Amino acid sequence: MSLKSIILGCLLDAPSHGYEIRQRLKDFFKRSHGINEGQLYATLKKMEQDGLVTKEIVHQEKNPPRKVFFLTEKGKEQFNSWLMEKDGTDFSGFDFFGAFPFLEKSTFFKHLPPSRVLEFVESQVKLEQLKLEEFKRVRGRMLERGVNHYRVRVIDFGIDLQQAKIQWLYTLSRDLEAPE
Amino acid sequence: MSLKSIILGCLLDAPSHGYEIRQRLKDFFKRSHGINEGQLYATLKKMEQDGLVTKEIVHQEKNPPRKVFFLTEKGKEQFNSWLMEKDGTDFSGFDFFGAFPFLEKSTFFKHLPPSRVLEFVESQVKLEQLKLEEFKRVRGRMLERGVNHYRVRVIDFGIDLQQAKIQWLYTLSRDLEAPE
DNA sequence: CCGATCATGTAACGGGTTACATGATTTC
DNA sequence: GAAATCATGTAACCCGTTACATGATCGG
Repeated sequence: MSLKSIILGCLLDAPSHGYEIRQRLKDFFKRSHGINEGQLYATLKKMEQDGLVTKEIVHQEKNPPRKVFFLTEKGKEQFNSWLMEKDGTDFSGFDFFGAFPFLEKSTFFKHLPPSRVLEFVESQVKLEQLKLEEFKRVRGRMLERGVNHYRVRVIDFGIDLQQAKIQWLYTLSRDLEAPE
Repeated sequence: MSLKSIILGCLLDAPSHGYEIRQRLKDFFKRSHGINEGQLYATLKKMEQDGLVTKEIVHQEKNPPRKVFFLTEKGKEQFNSWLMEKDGTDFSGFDFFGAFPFLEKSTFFKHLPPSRVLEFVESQVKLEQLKLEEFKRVRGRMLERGVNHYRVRVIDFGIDLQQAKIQWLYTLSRDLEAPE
């Protein structure tokens, strides 16, 4: 699941064609800078074959014809079963590494002299702070556009996480400055 | 990078053979439940070809011979350049979805009646709380074993994140209970 | 005329997952 | 005698990324 689920959800919001799906996802789930074409069209093709969506070709005067996709019953079912699936059922691992790639690095900080770690941590803090401000600006724009409440909550989480990262980086640098 | 970097770091901690690397990574970076064999051996082979590691075969009486890997100078360089690389330089996306898969779902909650959302959020809270307790236990065990300070900090981040998740889920459920 | 936007795609590659295969030794 | 541990691996598959290709129209 994943790109597929997101496309399913997106088509439940409203039927649309590849190019438009890309735009809509770019606005919100901007993993990298919008989903890449390659996989989008490939996934849509696969989903059609699997009977999750149907296609309707809409001709236009000026632009190339659009291929508009609609969810089928099967598609809706699959979306719902994804939606109700529980996450994080697997207790056997540290899933939080993905939340902050910097953690993987800090696992090996013992191989660096403290002064270099401090330097590195401080430059990372600056980056994370810029990002925090960017997220706050995005939140502001979302409110202006009257985005759905749940989606505002999503970026709220992003902001919380960002603050937690900065907080944690400060703790690290305090550890390093303090004579142990 | 990623599995490769982790293996490099692991071999910098101490040279070792495939099976042992797996054990060591299982102890700490337990993504899923220890790295899967398939990719481990494949990656090691590739790394040897690329001149990042060298191999030494150690015969044993009872068990199959071990292939012990050592970092080369090139391997150390590559590890260092990974270590000093900055993370999160890309500002164009919402990287925090990966931190909490539940977020992807909540993006589509508008398609569910509030009562079902509430139900779902509450069951997720319980899960996250169990996980939080598990992380705290793991932290305790790490202290007992005298694990490197930076690595304790890593699980501290995991605990912070876990608390942030629970906090956020509570906010969501309060939103739902409150008459808007 | 250049570059952006609309709209579709293909091809090659890389990394990870699942599942299976082998074979000896140790433990219950 | 079954199951776990030690230790190696292969093969098929899925998903994602990068980069490229096409071709029309519109704005400066």
